[in-house]
Amino acid sequence: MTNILIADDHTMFVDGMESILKGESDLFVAGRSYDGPSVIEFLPGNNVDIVLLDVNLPGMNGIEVCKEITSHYPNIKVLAISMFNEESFVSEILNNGAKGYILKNTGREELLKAIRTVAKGDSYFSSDVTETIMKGLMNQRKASSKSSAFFPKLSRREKEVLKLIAQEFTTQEIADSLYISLKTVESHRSSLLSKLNARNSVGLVRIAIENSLLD
Amino acid sequence: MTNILIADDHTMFVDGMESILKGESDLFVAGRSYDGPSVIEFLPGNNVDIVLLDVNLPGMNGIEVCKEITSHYPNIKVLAISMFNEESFVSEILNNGAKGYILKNTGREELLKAIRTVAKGDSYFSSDVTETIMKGLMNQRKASSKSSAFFPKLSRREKEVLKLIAQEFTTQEIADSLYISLKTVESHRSSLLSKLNARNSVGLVRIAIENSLLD
DNA sequence: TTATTTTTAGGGGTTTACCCCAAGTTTAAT
DNA sequence: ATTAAACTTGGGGTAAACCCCTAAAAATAA
Repeated sequence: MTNILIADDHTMFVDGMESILKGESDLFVAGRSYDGPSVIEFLPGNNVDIVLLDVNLPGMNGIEVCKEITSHYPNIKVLAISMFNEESFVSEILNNGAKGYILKNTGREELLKAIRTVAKGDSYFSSDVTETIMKGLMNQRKASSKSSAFFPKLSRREKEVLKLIAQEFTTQEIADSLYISLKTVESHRSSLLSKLNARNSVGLVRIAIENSLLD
Repeated sequence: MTNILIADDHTMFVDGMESILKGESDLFVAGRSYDGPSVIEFLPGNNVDIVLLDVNLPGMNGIEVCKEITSHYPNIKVLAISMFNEESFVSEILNNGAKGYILKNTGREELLKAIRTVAKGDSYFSSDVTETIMKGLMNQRKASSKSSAFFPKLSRREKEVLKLIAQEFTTQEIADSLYISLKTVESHRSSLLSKLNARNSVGLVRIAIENSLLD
C-alpha cells in the first residue's frame, strides 16, 4: 500500500486527482495540502510514502518544500507536478531531490504509472519533460561558450551606460543622469558596440538580456 | 439531464473533473476536448448544454472558442474555467458570451453549484472573480492611460519587422529583405513603437524578448 | 614606478531612427 | 456590400545614433 499526500493549491485539481486514485487498490490518499507550510506540518505523525507536489505553491514554493522534505525525510519520494514544461523549474526541483516530474496535461494512466514507478524507488519523467531537460543541457554548453568564455569584461561605467540604454534613455539623458558629457557617453557606447560585437543599441540590449547583465 | 463538454488541454484535469461529475446523476459528460478547434468540431451532431471551457487553450484560445460557440449556438452555455484570476481574461471572455467564470482552485461543491446555476440560465462567478471584476471596473479609467497591462495584437507584418529589428538589421535592410519600401518599414516601426508604448527600438526588443515574441 | 586601462571630452561628419503629415490598395470581418 | 483593419508608399524634417579622429586626467595593475 502506497500512502500519498497531494499538495496543490487548486482544489478542483486535488479533488480530481483523489477521484482517480480512489479507484486504485494499492494507492491511498493519506492527506491533501493546499500550500507549502501545511505539507511540512502534515508529515510528522503521518505515514506518507509519496508526495505529489505542485511546483507552484503559495506561501512556500514547491522547490523549497521539496528541499525540506528530502532533507528531513529521505524515505519520502517527491513526484513533482506542474502546469509548465519549463526547463528552469524542472532542473531546479530535480536538484532538490524530486524523483520525478510530470505535467498536468498527462493522462490518468501515465499519472498512475509515474506514481508506481516512483514508489518502487525509480525515477519517472514524462517524455515532454525529458526532451526539455535535454534541450537545457544542450544550451548549457552553448551558453557557457558564448557568454562566460567569449564575454569580454565591461568596465563599471560601461555597465552603467548599458543599463540606461536598455531603459530606453537617449545618450543625452544618460549624460545628464551620470553628470558627464554627451561625448563621454558616446565613447562608452562605442566601446560597448565594439566589445560586444553589436551593430547597434538593439544588439547591445539583446546581448545584455541574454547574459542577464541588467540587474 | 445536463450534457457537458469538458474543454481543457490538461488531461489530468479533465480526468479529475470527469470523476467528479460521474457521481452526479443529473450531470452527464457528453465529451472532452483538448484544444479549441476540436470543441467547434464536436458541437454539431452532439447534444451539449454546457461547455466547461478553459480560457487558455492551445490552437485556438478560449476567448475565440467562446465567441464561436455563443454566436452559432445561443442555447449552449459556456462556463469559463481558468487558473488565473486575471481581470483581462475575465472581462474579455464575459464580453464574448460566457455565462460564468470560476477558478481551478475552487472546490468540488462550488464547481457543481456553478454548473447547475449556469444550466438554469443564470450566471455564476466565484467570489474571487467578482472581486477582480469590481477592481477592474474601478481601474478602467487609469488603465486606458497607462495600458501597460496587456499585450496589444501585432499584425503579421509588424511581427516580421520586429523580429528583424531585434536581429540588428537597419530599416533599409529590412525593406530589402521583405521586398517592401523603406517607408513601409518605417510605418510598421512607428506603429510598433506606438502599440508597445516604447520610445525606441531598444524598448521594442526588450518588450519582444520579455514576451518571447522572437521565435 | 612604469604600463595599461578607464574615464573623461572634443571636433566634425554620415547614417539611421523617429515624427508629422497624407493617401492609395489589399484583406478580413460583419 | 459595407466597414474596418492592415499593408503599402510617399514628402519633408528633426533628433539621435554611429563613426572617424585625437587626447588628457585618473584609476589600476604590473
